[in-house]
Amino acid sequence: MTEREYLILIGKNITKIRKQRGITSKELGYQCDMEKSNLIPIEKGRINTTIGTLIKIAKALDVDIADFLKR
Amino acid sequence: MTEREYLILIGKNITKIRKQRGITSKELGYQCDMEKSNLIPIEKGRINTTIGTLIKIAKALDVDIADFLKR
DNA sequence: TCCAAAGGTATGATATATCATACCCGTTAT
DNA sequence: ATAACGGGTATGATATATCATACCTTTGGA
Repeated sequence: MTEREYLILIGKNITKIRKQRGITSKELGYQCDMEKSNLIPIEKGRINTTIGTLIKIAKALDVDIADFLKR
Repeated sequence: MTEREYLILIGKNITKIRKQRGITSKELGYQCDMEKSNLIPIEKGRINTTIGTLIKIAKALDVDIADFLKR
């Protein structure tokens, strides 16, 4: 599994969980204190984001980071 | 669990697995194609590193990224 | 018809991760 | 005694993640 594939997997999992929560990217960005201009590319797997950012997203979605790695 | 605590946990897990493999930080850095001036602070939890870097380390240690998150 | 909401992209500025290198300190072997 | 090794830090340069903002497109409702 390449780095790009990993990032895409993580992004898809974030999107999936966010939609399960019924919230928009804007709202998630607000809850994570981050811009959608950063959040959306993360969900698309275009940005090699940091652990700290994943932690913020995981907290906002009330899941564990490990959930973002599941296939 | 705070971000700092997460980073420290990840760093400790990396160090632990690296020592189980019996390799030095310099060797791991070489296998990951990264400098020890970056690797050691990551093992210490001082740097908010990226997913891409964790992937490189995980590959070099032949483990899954999720193993770095275990307590 | 139109307007607001949602997803998405573009761009310049700022913050920070990483590189490259040099150096310090303990320990261990010679 | 000292040289080599392992861990660790310091620093300036470079790459890139994130911010802040503006803009586009599509879709759904008034």
